[in-house]
Parts: sequence; structure tokens; C-alpha cells
Amino acid sequence: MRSSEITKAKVLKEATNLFNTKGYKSTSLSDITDATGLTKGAIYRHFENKESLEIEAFQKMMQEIFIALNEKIKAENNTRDKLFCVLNLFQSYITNPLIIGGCPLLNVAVEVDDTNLELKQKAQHALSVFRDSVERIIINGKTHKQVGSLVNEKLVATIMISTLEGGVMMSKLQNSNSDIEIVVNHLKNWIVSDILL
Amino acid sequence: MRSSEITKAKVLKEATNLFNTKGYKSTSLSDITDATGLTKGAIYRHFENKESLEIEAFQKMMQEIFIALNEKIKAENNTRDKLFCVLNLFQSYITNPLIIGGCPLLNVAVEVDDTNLELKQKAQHALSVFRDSVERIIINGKTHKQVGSLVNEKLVATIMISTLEGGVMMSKLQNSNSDIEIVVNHLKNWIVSDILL
DNA sequence: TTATTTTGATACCAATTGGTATCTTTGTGT
DNA sequence: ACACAAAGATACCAATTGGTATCAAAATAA
Repeated sequence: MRSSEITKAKVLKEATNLFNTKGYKSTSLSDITDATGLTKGAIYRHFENKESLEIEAFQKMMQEIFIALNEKIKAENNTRDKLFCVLNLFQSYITNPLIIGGCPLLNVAVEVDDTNLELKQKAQHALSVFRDSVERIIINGKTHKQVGSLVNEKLVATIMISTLEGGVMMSKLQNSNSDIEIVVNHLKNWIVSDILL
Repeated sequence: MRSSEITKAKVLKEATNLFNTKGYKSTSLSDITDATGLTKGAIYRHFENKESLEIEAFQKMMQEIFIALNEKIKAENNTRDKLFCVLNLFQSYITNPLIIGGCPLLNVAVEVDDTNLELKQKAQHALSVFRDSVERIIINGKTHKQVGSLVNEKLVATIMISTLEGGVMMSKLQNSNSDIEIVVNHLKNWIVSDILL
């Protein structure tokens, strides 16, 4: 890795943590210079402005999450265990965070308004990518006769994602695992009894 | 209403809208003076500082919501319709908002970190008040033989709230009713088939 | 090794932030 | 109607914001 790439990666890593914990707007350039030990000169050499740093940081987080999730999904060979990978991902936001600060998608979705159009669009896209990957598990499950043909994949994806995101919100607010555990456990039961054949 | 109370109410009303749409940290005093047509002098006469305005605004929103919700719950006389009041509340955040900007509890829960301790505590309290009121519906439902005695009220409250909050997040991000409608419809089916006798 | 990019530090900028002291206006009770 | 207290406007403050121009240092290619 070239030395400038090391710097950029360091900025991205620290900015990522700050954005996902303090929030994007609430994280100042000086927060980032403090965390990295670099100066504004170094940061603005690699990023056009704060907004593009925000966007790159968000994209990097989502990419890391999707890559890790898809690997785990691929490693499983039945619908049940593939769906459980999604549940484990959300549980890990609280119990064993790959990225501190909770779910980056939830954080951006709630923070963003129509003055942050580009970041909002990235979040919209991330949600639809995520939803698609859950739906694909269900669709593949149907072709492999592991999921009832009457199951509505859009419904399943929406319920899973909304319940998990809400569970992350509650657990983070209460500084406790219990809500996300209740949510994950409930979804497991639901999947086994209502979705799978 | 005394004239100073009118002013304070106006500040609180505009601040409420701004906080719940733009976010607390992202709303500046000048945003509030612009919205109210008042000056900082007028605002700081009624509020010690921005933080206490944030807290009063949040409390006011939650109080309004709880009062309206409890009235509707009381007006119904069976467990099913009481629980449906909760679903309707969340659907209204998107379709017919009493307060624009989505669910105030979700917004604060996600925005806040450990530097906003007091606001976080208020949000924690609001969540537990909300959870309790759902649990009480279930408990009363048991005593009136409308809910199965094996139903876990804590589980029901957690699942309802998490799913609804997640649904609000998704619908707000996508500028669409469809997710919250899917969520509400699913929860209705779940309540009727798994919770009620 | 030397010449030349590339990278990062320094010092600045205007604008905005939350907050305050002061003064004038307004409302209120007598 | 008057006096007094309360409310709100004005003008200020230091600190911080995102951003930039410039210069020195370091990495890279020859």
C-alpha cells in the first residue's frame, strides 16, 4: 500500500467510527484531526469536502458489512441458516460490533433529511440492496422446496429488517442486549414455524 | 393564556418541528429565531440554554403522543382494538403526522450519545413508559380472558415496538407508506392469530 | 543521487455557533 | 393613568465551523 493510501485509509477508519457514534453532522473536522493525529491539510488532500468524506465513510461501512454478510450466507447451504446469518449480523451490532455505534444504515436513515440528498440516496440504495439479498434467500428457498410457495418474500424481508433495526435502536438506547435478543429469538421462531417448510 | 406563555409555546412548537425533522444538534438557534420571528433574547428568557430547550421540546412531543394514545386506548373496550391503537399511532407518523419528522423517540434514540446524557435518559424513560403501556394492555387482556395466559407481555411489547420503529425508519427513508403498511398489517395478523384468544 | 511530484503541516479566512449584557418596549396590577 | 416589573430586541462576545492558499517535507521516478 502506498503511503498516501495508508493515510486515506486511516482517515476513513477514524471518520467511520466518529460518524457512526457521534453522528455525521455532529462530527467536526477537528474531531477527525484529533482522532487521526493528522491535519486538515492532509484530509482535504484526499477528500474534496466533508460531505464526500461522509459519503465515502458510509459506503465503506456498508460495503464491509455486505461483503461479510454475503460470505456467511454463501457458507450456509440451507434457507434457515442463511436467514439466521442476517439475524446474527444485527445481534452482533450490539454484542460484538464490527463497527461501533450500531447499524450504520439506521443511523444515516434517521439523521439524514432532504438537505443531505446524496447521503440519503446512498442509504436508500443500501436498504434496497439489503432487502434484495434477503428476498433472494427466500426465492432460492422456494426453488429448493425449503420455503412454502405462498410465502411473500417482500413481506419477509420487510418484517425481518424492520424488527431488527428497531431492536438495535432499543438495545442501543438501553445499553442492554435484552431487546435485540428477544427480537432475534422471536424472528427465529417465526422463520421456523411460518416461513420454512 | 398570558402573552409570555404564548411566546414560550410558539418557541416550543417551532423548535419541536425543527428538532424532529433536522435533528437536535443540527438545529441552530438562528433556525429557531427564523421560524418563530423572535430573537435570541426572547428565547433565552424562557429557556436556560439550548439543551434545556431540546429536553423540553422532546418531553412535550412525547407527552402529547402519550396523552393522545392513552385516550384512544381507553376509548376501546377490548384488547384487540387497544393494541390496534398502537399500530395506528405508528402508521400515522407517516400517513398523517401529528408531529412531522417521524417518531420523536426513534429520532432521539439514534441521535443521542453519551454526551447528551440528560436527553438520553429522557428517551430511555419514554421508551419504558411506552413499553409499560403496551404490556398493561396484554396483562389486562389476560384478566379479561382475551389473551392467552401463556403470552409473554414483555415479548409482545418488544416485538411490536421494535417492528413499528423499524417500519417508520424504512418508510421515512423511502418516502413511502408501503413499509409501515406491511409492518402494521403483519402485526395485526400476528396479534389476532398468536396473542388473542 | 538528483529532480520532481506528491503529500501533509501551517496559518489563515469568513461565516456561524451558543450565549450574554444591556436597553427599550410592552403588559399588568393598582 | 401611572409605576413597576416582565418580556423581547439589539449588539455584542469568544469559540468553533468548514474550507483554502501556501509552503516544507517526504516519497518516488529518473
